[in-house]
Amino acid sequence: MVVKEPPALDRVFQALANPSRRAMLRMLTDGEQNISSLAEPLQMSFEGASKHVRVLEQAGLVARRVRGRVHLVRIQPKALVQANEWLEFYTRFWNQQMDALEAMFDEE
Amino acid sequence: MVVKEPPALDRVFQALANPSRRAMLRMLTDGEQNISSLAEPLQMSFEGASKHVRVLEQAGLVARRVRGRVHLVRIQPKALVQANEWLEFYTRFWNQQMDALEAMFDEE
DNA sequence: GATATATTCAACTATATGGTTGTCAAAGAA
DNA sequence: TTCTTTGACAACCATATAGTTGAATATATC
Repeated sequence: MVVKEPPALDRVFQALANPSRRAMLRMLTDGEQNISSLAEPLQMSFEGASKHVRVLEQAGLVARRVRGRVHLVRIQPKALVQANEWLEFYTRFWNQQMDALEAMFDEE
Repeated sequence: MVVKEPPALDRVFQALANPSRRAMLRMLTDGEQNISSLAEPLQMSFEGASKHVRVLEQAGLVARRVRGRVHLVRIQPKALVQANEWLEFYTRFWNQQMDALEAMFDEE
């Protein structure tokens, strides 16, 4: 196998592959929230939502701090940036392809 | 549920969550390849690799054209761009946070 | 026509995922 | 102290995923 990447990328993309988890990230752009309020708009059990938070946490996409009995969750963008950088390589590649195509047309 | 996104994103991120499939995409930046040559460096059965290609295809990350008995696979960046755009919202959000933080320091 | 090559299909296995429910523990409020 | 709230843990279920093997199909080549 050629695989030469941080295995963390697996978990990041895996975490992003679920609409409920992406919805949570979207909610968190409004700021820190506890798990209950993250769970509320998702139509599922509290424990279901709690599991999703754990997945996001293990992927490094969110971090939590515990204040008494409430767990406050916030976005931790490092993992998002990492994923973005990985994708950027390919979009850059894509742009090069487009540029090359343009150049071909220009030559004619 | 609040989910207001193309369900395709699920499949795109899911497809990217596997190192073998990401390796395939990397190989494909060198240009079109048939499934055999994509399978070769991955340590798995041909059919295993073939399945990965199908996952990438269904996610819209690659396209294939059949020339006789060989299937030529190439990157189709539209889905990559889509994923990139989704992530960009959050990295932009992150940058704004950073800018706000900087502004706070500047004011002092 | 016979053989080799590139690929899919079908069936199967093992493990991971997304979800549930029930029980438990800790922290706050009465 | 008792009750309520916030959350975790454990067990379970259904489905999806990653992989395998064996057989079938279509295209090249001899």
